[in-house]
Amino acid sequence: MVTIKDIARESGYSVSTVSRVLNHRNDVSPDAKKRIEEVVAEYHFVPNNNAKHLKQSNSKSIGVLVKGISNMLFASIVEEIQRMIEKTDYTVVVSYLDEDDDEVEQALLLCRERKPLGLLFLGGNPEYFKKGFAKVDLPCVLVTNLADKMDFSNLSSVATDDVAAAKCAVDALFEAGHQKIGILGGDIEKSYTSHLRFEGCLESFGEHGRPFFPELCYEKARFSYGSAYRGMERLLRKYPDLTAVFAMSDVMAIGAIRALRDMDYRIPEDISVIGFDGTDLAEYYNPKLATIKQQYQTLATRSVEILFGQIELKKDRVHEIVPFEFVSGESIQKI
Amino acid sequence: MVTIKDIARESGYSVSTVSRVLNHRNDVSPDAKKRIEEVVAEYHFVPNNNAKHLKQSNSKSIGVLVKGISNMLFASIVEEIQRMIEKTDYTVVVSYLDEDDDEVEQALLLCRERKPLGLLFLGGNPEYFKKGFAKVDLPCVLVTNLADKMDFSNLSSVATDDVAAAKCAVDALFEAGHQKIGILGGDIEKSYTSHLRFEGCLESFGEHGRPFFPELCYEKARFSYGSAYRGMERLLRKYPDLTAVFAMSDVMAIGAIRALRDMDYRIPEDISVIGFDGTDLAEYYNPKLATIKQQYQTLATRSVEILFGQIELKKDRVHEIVPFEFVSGESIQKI
DNA sequence: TTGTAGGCGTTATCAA
DNA sequence: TTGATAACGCCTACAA
Repeated sequence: MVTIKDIARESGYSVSTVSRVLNHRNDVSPDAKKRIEEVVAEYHFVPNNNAKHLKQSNSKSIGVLVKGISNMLFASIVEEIQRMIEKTDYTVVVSYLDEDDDEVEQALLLCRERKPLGLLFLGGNPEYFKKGFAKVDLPCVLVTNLADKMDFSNLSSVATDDVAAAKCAVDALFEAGHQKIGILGGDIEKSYTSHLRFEGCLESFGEHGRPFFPELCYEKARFSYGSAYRGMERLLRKYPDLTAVFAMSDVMAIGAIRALRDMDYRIPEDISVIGFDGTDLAEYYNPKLATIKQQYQTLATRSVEILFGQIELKKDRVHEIVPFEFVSGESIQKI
Repeated sequence: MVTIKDIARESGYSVSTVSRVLNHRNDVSPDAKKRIEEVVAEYHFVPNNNAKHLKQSNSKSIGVLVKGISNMLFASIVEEIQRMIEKTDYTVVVSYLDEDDDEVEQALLLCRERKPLGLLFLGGNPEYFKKGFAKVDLPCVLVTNLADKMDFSNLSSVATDDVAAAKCAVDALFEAGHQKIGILGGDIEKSYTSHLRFEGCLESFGEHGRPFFPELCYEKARFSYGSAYRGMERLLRKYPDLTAVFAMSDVMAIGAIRALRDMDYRIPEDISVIGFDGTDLAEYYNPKLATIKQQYQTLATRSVEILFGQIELKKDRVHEIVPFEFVSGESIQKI
C-alpha cells in the first residue's frame, strides 16, 4: 500500500509538506505543490481515512443518520440534503441504520469516528433520545419528528404535524361521506410517528362524533407491501363492512389496495383508500393515490438551514412545523 | 472521550488485557474478563473503529458495494446478503455509491480502510473494472453483471442473462401479436446492462423477421418514474402507432404507463407494456405488471456462496447465470 | 495469563 | 516555506 511516506520519499519532500499539499493549504511553495501533486497522481495515492480521522479533531462535515434504508421519503430528503451541503465547504457522511437500531448510539459512534460539526437525524425514536442524547454535545436537527417535548438545548427539529396530517386524511374520508373507516398503521407502542398519526385519527373521529374502537378498526402492519397486504386482510375480516381505509404510508396503501382488489373490491367504487407521505409512487399508481404529501424539499432545506444556523451563527434551537398538502388523487369515492 | 487506556486504568489491568477482552479472545482469566466488562459497561466504552482498522490487518469482514441507492432490486439483494452473512462470524460493511461513481476506486478505498476478506459488487461498469480492478487482489464477486469477458482470476460473477431475458420480454410481445414495439431503456453507451438488454431486443426482432430502427423505436431515459414518463412521451411522438412497449425496468414501465394513461391510452387494451426486474411493486401495481423477474434470492445466496468458496476453500472463480422468470401479469394484451 | 513497547498512516505543533 | 517529532486509539508480537 502506498502511503504518505512513499510520496514524501519519491517527491523529495517531507511528509508534513505532502500533508499540506493534500489538504490544500497555502503555506506551500508552488514548486513543492506541483512536484508532490505529480507524484500523488503517478502513484494513484489515496489518503487513508482511518488515520486521517483518528488524528483530526474537527472535520467540517455533517453526519446524516437515516433510519430505514427503503424509506422512499427519507431517500428523497437525503438526496436534497446532499445537494445542498455539496455547495458549501462541508462534506456529508451518511449512515444508514436499520428501522429499529438505536440512532443515538450510532450518532455517538459517528461523532467519535468522524468528528462532524453537526448531525441530522432522519427519523428517530424519542425513547432513544431520552436515554442517550444528553451525551451528544453538538448541534443536531431531528427531521420528520418533532422534538419539542424533549428539552435538549442542542436539538432542533423540523417535521410535518403528524397529528394534524393524519386528522386531515381521516377528515377527508368523513367528508366524502364515509362512516365506517378502517385504519392500517404501525405499532403505536414502538413507532412514535404511528402513535401521533393514531392521535390524529382519534381527533377526527371525535370531531365527527364517531366512537373509535381500536379493536375493530385499527390494524397493525409493518411499512411494507406484503405486511400491509396481510394487515388489510385481517382488518377486513374483523370489520367487513368498512367503506374506507386510511393507511399510514403510501406503501401500506398500495399493499392494502392489492389485497382489496384480490378480494374483488374496486377502488374507489367499493372502498376508498388514502395513504400518507406523498412519494412519487402515489401519483404514478393506478388509481392515483389520495395521500398526505410531506414537503420533502422543505423538510430538507429547513433542516440544513437550521443546522447551519446553530453551527455557524450559534443560533438557538427551534422546533419547526412544515405544512403538508392534501392530494386528492383518484382513490377516494364520495358516497 | 473514554479510551481503552481509561478502561485499563479503572479496571487495574493493562491495555492489552482490555483489548483481548474486547476482541473476545480466550487467553484471559475469567476474573479479568468479568472486571473489565463491568468497567466497559459502566463507562459505556465503545472502541474507536478508526484506530482499530488502522492497525488491524485482517478483519473477517465482507465489503458490499451497492451502485444506486434507490435500486429496489439491489435493496432486496443486500437484505438477503446481510441475512446470510450474519449467520457466519464475518461482518458486513455496506457502502452505497451513486449510479455513476467508480465502484472499483471505492473498492480500493474500502480495502485500505476496512481490510475485508472479500468484496461483493452489486452492479458494476466493465469500463471501471478494466481500468482499475487489477489493483484489487482479494476474492470478489460481481453480482447482476456477468464478468466472463474480463479475465481476472479473483473475480467471479453471478447474473441474470440480460440478453436472453430482454429477448424473452420482447418475444412475449411478438407472441401476443404485436408488431410495432417501442423500447424504453438506459443509455447503451454508458450502461452495460442496458447495452445487453438492447442486444436481446435486436435478437428478438431479428428472429421475428422484423427490422429494428433504433431512431424510431428506441428511446433513452434514466431509471426513474419521471424520466421514463418523459421518455415515453418522446417515444410515442416519434412512433405514434406503436402497440407495445418494453421498458428496461419496472420503475420505467410504471413511469411509461402513467404517461400513456395521461394521454388516454388504456393498458393493456390500447398499448401493452412489459417491465424488467420483477420487484415487489410489479405485482402490487395496477394492472399487475408483466415483467422479467430476476431471482434476487438466488443471486444473493449464490454470490455469497461463491465468495466464501473463493475465500475459504480457495476455489477458482466462476461465472454463473441465474435463471429468470417471465411473469405474465395483466399488462399485455393479445391482438 | 498478563504487561511492555512498537507501530498502523495521518495531522499538528514547534522549531529551523 | 519546510521538516522533525509527537500524538491519535488500538492491536499484537514478544517478553515475563
